Amino acid sequence: MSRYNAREVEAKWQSTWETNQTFETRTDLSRPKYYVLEMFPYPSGNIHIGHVRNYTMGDVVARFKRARGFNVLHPMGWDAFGLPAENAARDKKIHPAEWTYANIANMRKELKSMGLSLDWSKELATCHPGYYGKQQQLFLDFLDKELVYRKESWVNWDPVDMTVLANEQVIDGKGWRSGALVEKRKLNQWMFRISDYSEELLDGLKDLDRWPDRVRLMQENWIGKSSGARVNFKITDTPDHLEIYTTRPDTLYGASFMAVAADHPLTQKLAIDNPKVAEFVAECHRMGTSEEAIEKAEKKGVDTGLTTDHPFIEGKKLPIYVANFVLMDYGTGAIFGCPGHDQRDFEFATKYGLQINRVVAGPDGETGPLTEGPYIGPGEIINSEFLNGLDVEAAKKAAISKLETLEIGSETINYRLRDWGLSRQRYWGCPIPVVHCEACGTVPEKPENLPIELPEDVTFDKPGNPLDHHPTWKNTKCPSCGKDAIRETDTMDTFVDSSWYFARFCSPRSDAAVTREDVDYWLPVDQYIGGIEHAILHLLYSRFFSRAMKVTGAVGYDEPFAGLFTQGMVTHETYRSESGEWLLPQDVITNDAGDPVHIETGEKVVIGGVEKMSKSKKNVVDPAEIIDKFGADAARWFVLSDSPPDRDMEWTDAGATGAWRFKQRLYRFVVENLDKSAAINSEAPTEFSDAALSLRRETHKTLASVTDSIEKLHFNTAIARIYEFMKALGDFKCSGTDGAWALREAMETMTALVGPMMPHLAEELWEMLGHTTILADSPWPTVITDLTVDNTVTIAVQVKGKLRATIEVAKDEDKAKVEELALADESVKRAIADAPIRKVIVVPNRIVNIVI
RNA sequence: GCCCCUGUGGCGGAAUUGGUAGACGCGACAGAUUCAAAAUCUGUUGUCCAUAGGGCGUGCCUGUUCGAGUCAGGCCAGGGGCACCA
Repeated sequence: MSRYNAREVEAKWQSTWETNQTFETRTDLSRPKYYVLEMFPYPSGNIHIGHVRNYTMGDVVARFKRARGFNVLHPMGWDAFGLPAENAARDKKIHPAEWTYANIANMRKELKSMGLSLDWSKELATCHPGYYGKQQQLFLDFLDKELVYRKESWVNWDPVDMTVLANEQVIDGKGWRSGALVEKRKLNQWMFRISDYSEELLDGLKDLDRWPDRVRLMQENWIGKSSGARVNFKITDTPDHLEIYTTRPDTLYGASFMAVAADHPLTQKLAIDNPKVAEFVAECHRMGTSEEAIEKAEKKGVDTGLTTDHPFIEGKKLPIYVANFVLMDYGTGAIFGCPGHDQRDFEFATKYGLQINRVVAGPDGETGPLTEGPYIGPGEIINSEFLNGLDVEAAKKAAISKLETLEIGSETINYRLRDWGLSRQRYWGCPIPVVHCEACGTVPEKPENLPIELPEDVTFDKPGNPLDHHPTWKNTKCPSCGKDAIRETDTMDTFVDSSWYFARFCSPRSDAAVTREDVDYWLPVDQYIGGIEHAILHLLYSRFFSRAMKVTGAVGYDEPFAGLFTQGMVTHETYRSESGEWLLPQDVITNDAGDPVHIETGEKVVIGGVEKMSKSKKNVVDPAEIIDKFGADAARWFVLSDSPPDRDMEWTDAGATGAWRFKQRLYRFVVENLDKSAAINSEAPTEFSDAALSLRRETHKTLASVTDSIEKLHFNTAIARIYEFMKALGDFKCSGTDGAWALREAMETMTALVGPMMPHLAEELWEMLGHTTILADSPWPTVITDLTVDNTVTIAVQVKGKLRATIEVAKDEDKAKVEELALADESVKRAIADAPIRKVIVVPNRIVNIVI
């Protein structure tokens, strides 16, 4: 019996593809393009199963589209800047660059063992000056167009990583990497003007019809559009005004106080000579920002002694409080409080004994005082003079129009999205190419000085920014006046690196950041594949970058990713010893009694839940070992076969073994049946026996169905269909020249179909079938539509909606005839018995339902 | 609190988009092969009553329909996103 040697065969074809430069691509305007991209990995050291799943999916699409005649761009690179390299430097005394490049070398080797159809000639690493130097050029271009600016602002400071975090990187008040409680600090920061693009970024989502709805929704929520009004309240007996933002101008008559944030300019002014205010501000800064702290925090405030005049009610004064629940970075940092119709205002008013005025009637017309809590719902406006009798929405419009007439307010759209702070006080990132000069201020570097390279001789033993500690690096000359000046020592957030790499892939060695001709041809990315965890940050930043690069003329598109697919995670059972220690799957074995035991100790093992693979729970499998044991093809097949690609899948050895079995079975089938099949390229017979025709039908139906499934990225159903086809092949009794021909057709089709998923085996079979070409260069087989349509159909017969029989009838048979056949069926007759037939519904080629 | 998604055998999941529920895989059971095992092959495998055959069955309840996993309304459970956002 022939056995397939995956290790040898896979190495053979990988080297053939490499030698022939099979997957190298160039811009070719005469051909339709297809850009397939998987989110590039961080070079942590090893690929994990999640990468295997991600890159296999991308590879299937890439190989499929190649076969369908597209000029396919399928590149790979490394998201290579970031803190882990600095941690490794500190802990292992190895330079970040050395650590990173060694990891890249290893991961490249591992990826190559998967047999991916990647154009390695386009490989890039974001930590290479050839990449980050171009990014510095982009930064200068952005600076020129005022897409980036510098300002002193309150930032999220991670005291463990000693760096600034973007709002997006603070989760529950903790740093996303370190988990440390984030503090507020005031620092000079470089900011991208992403908030200027709020409306465009929101609007653009509508046209991204090949994005998952939930990702679009997440971005929509993140941008957080709300419409309301800005209103200027006059501060009593002063020429000053307090500007507030509200979404409920309809409740202005219910106002009973004003509240400003602790960081509001007014508060800061008052704090100078009001110790109570100063003390309260300090208290607010001490307060944690974690979810728990916020939930427990009482609504607190301090009366400033100032009041504002009510805009509509002559003589009514509203006390101004500094309140801990008002945020400086949303709206204007100031609100008017309407306790009757807002939860927080209600709590605040209750605590400080402020009026709770009702201005919206309840659903049943209630107009009584609100004592239990605020009323948030819709209703008729009351106690509000000119607004009385209107519903909430109409009253909003009327109130705004009055404010506009009085010239003290206007309708305003507000967004939750804030500008993107990109400064990081780290070494292993892209240096921000500006210089601080005492005379000239902040001066951009001259483009000819780029790249501003990182120094190599750095130390990591002191906390803080190694670039700042470097004895000489930051000393430079001012690009403007030539005097001594200090280089900016902050580096860019690594999300900047990943916001344009897909454009750089089109011409990775270009002198310019991107070559317009190439990006115009290749972009947008036709199919982007990656994890849901990037649904907001990376994708939103990239969408902003595309717009910014359009402003500088670097690119011509708005949306970088036309199609997005978010794949699920890979999970695994967890194992613990009786003493509670986590155990690696490879150290657990099933003993003769069928119980799981620890290999070394023989101790009983407790099987825990199926969870996301994590190092801490040790429920990980190493792709290198998997590929060694089962072969790359089987690993690829299994990650595609078991679950729909957007859902989590469980890695099991049994499943991988199943994939391995299929690979052997298919190989053996071809080996054993090759000489029964017709010669390559032989002419098709004119007549086919029933058996041969039936196989041909199966071949073309499978082809049609698998093609459709891959097109929709339904890899699991594509594989299920291939299994069925395999069964049909196994059952086929080959005889005659027509049989031999049908068998060859079936085997060639099968080989082509498994090609995108198990490329090495498929190349091997293709060669065995007598081809001298490479399968990866061969076109996808063509469906003969006539053979996908049967001339008889099986029709279900229901009596009162319950299935009683199935009948075989000619396709498109006359309704009356179908009804007659259905009524003649014994089981149907029995089910009807003596009951009178009230109605017979015949759906052509589908079903008959007899109503009694 | 607000917004969204999911719920189908022992398990992962199919289901032509309102038309035969459980394709395909895993697991399990039985048999063949073997001195034996592995590997391989062939069956069986939603559940209950059972002899043909029939009852029940897609988280729960109601409804629309000749017909509902699929549509509508209301629950329950699990998961995700946002969150003192005015």
